[in-house]
Amino acid sequence: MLEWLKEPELNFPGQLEHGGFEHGVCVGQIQAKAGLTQSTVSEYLSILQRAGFIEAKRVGQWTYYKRNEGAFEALSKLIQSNL
Amino acid sequence: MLEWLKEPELNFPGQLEHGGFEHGVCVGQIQAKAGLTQSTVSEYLSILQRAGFIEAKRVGQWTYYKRNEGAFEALSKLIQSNL
DNA sequence: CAAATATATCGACTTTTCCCGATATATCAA
DNA sequence: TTGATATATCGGGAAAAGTCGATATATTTG
Repeated sequence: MLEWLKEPELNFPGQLEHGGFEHGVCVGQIQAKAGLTQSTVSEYLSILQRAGFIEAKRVGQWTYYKRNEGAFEALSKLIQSNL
Repeated sequence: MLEWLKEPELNFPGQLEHGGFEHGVCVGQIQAKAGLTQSTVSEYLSILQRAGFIEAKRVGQWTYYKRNEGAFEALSKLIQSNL
């Protein structure tokens, strides 16, 4: 999912009908591509959000998720320095 | 364990009586510090070895493990580029 | 407000990982 | 060769993670 969200336009063409990509991609799009149930995907995303790898923005009935690039940079640096 | 192995002299003083640090640190030293059973630690180390994070060298009845720094560098870069 | 839609949460079940004790293997010393 | 020591492997029970269906919550539309 994290890799998919690097290129939302490429990986989630259906997102066009849901307000575009400004705020990210909504759960339904990710669910369809993942082939997992809605509940599973929703839980995954909330875990990734709590871990700081993605950000959520609720707009109306939709929740948009997008990557937080800073977190990946930080993880990479952490492995370099602490591990 | 991986962090411990960054500074073997500091974290495994007992290793001095086991041939020094040239080849790394032997399992018993790591086990004592980890507070886990011998079998658990041995399994961990072999997993880390298969994953490429540490290297093993058998000398007599001892197996010495030391870090493979390249693997950490590679992981850090992989997160930067692929994730 | 009621129905429809999108997402979140809950409880249960399955799969995987963690960790142990017992045992096997390898080496050394006598 | 025998006993002692260090490590590895195996089988199993406990803990955690993955996944689901059912249901709850929030929002929009009529």
